[in-house]
Amino acid sequence: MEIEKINILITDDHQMVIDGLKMMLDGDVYQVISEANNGQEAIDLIQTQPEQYHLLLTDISMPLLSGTELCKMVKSQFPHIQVLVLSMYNNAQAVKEAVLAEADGYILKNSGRTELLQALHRITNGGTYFSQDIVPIIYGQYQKQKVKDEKLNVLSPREREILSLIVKEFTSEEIAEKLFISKKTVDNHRQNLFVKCNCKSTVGLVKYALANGLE
Amino acid sequence: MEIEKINILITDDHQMVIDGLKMMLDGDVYQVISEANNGQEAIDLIQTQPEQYHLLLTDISMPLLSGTELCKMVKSQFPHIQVLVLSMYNNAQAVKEAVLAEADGYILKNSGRTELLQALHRITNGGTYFSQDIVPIIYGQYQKQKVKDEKLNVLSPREREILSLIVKEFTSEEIAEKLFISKKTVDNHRQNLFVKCNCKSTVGLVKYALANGLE
DNA sequence: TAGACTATGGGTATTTATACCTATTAAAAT
DNA sequence: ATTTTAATAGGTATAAATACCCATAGTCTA
Repeated sequence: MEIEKINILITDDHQMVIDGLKMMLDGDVYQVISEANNGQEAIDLIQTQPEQYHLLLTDISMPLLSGTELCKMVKSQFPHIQVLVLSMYNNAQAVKEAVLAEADGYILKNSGRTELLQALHRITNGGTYFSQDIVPIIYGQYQKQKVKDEKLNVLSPREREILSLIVKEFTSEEIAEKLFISKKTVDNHRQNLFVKCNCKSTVGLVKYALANGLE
Repeated sequence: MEIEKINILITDDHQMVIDGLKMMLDGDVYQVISEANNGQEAIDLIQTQPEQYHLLLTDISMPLLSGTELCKMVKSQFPHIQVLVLSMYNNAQAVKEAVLAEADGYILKNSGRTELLQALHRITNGGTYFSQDIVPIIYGQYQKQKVKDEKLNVLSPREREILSLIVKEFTSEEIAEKLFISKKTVDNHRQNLFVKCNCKSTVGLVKYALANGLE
């Protein structure tokens, strides 16, 4: 009885990671048949011979085309290919994006060879695998993001617009001209911003805006 | 003739990296005899049996004790152990610190197995090895750091003090009271700060201060 | 439909900041 | 020994911001 190996494409911009993974994976069950250093290379390889690939093992942060973008493309065009995302960073935003990109699994690089093999096993059997480590990370980050979003959402669109112009060093009069409204209106918005941002001067507004990443 | 292998201690908080490196290195020339997930573990291992280790392969950013701190300790207490720093990040500050910590080599993890073996060969023969990639990085970062330092240094200590209080939302009058000087003096400093910071209002000063990390 | 919020604008008054000017003293650099 | 710079302070004037008050029209929601 002939056993068909599972063909893997590894995508990572760190050659050393690829080399390490290859040595960990190549064996009776898996074989790494191609490698790429960024998402673009990977999608090019897949498009040439889509059927020969069973599984994509990819990093997230890569030049040209990120791992999440790559995952989206693969899942929409070649749904038969399973995708395991392998990330170095404890970045919840990345995890979230990977999930939205329909990755079959997400593990951190600080997991060992054992967990990697376990993840591959689960995924190649039609399941999913997400590192236990990332659960509290996602939770923590969601909380943070929530607070941040809430902070930004208490400001009305007009208030955000005006705050943005204040940060750009325009005076109330200049802002009024730009927005075709009265200087008084701008000043009233300033007052409201003080209350909402819980500060007492323009200096506080600027710090608030920068801290919350207002463009 | 019996050949003595070179005994290696790997320190990295990413177990997967350790596993990969072990598979790449173990052979006739090298053998990985111990591994640690942070600098503290590594130094504990070395202190137990210092003589058995020939080479330390370490990551930089790790919990408890960083790779550079570890390197410093090893080089001062056990100078017979060669140290190769293996970093994921293109961080010039890290490279600089590693050099100051007397590391024998520094390579990036995006170099492949070939370069790793080349580095090890050079180092175990009494030489040093630094990735070609890091040269422009160091240069670039030095330039950046230089610009930043210059920016902060054009401000006098008193100006920095006043700027710091401005950012804390104090008015000129309040700052004057705090520093036991006249409000006029504070206002004059403000004027000078505008010129030096190349901006036209307090908003600009706040942005300048935050951008340059003034406490 | 009543209440809340947003965006708009006005009045008035005070406080704060900004833009110029000048000047003295001490310390540091040339 | 002279020049420069930092830090100090004052004068005068205008521009800007801040703190209150008020009102209206539209939208959205309970």
